[in-house]
Amino acid sequence: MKDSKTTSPEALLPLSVPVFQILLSLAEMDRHGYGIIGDIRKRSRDEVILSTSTLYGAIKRMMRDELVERSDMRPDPELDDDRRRYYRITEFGREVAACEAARISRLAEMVRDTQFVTRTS
Amino acid sequence: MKDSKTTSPEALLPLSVPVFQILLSLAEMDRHGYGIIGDIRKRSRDEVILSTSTLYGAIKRMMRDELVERSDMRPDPELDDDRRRYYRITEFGREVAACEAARISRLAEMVRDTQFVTRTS
DNA sequence: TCAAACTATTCCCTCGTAGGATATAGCTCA
DNA sequence: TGAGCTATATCCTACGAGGGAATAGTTTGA
Repeated sequence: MKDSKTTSPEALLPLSVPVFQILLSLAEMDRHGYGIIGDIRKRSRDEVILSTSTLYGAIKRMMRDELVERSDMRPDPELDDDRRRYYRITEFGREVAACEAARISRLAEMVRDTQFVTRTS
Repeated sequence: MKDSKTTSPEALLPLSVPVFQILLSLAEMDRHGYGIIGDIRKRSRDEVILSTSTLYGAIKRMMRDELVERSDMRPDPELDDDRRRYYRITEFGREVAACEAARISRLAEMVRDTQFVTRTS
């Protein structure tokens, strides 16, 4: 059904807020589910707070679409927790994220030209 | 259920692609349904092409949420078409669109700081 | 030492939306 | 006259966001 080898990254756009945020989070480093939620929350300054059902539901679909995969990475044993499952962004996931980033940049540019925007910078 | 007087604009974010594009299109001037489709298609350089079901479905929900309303505006009689129904963005609609525009700007900025974007230049 | 709070993953369920398909009808032009 | 475009509208389906809750291990502190 879905085959990343024959699917162009653009076909998956636009990404939902959760999916794009998860890709951004994993682009930096491999993380486990709960850690992703915390990272997104922190980086967005509490603007994006994913519930566990949203997070794990999105991860499941992203694995199906080969945007992310399981990682066998483990942190220092002292800081580790057996229950954790780590995830890694795939090369295809990076491409898709880059396309989405480009789309958002174009959109932001388009919006900048419209008069009704409140300029905060 | 929905009352724009007590609902903050932020509560409706993020907007879907169709809804935000329709607001951008109507922010410029009143338009009729089919005209909105053509305008969005043109302004996005064929990147966003709404089907009629998507357009009218979105318009319906946007009227419910008081983002847009019927307009009694008619163009020059010579260019008019009786079948047309014109729409106008509401003041609340402008607020919501401005919030969404701000959100997208913040997002674009956040993305700009991220290393992963494959610089294809 | 025991309970409460937190970390972590997973499933169930509901609601709402995007968009394909289709129906209807008026308008334009050759 | 009829083909193709303009215009609005509804039906239907697939899918995703996210609330809620189950399960279980871990940490803290009274």
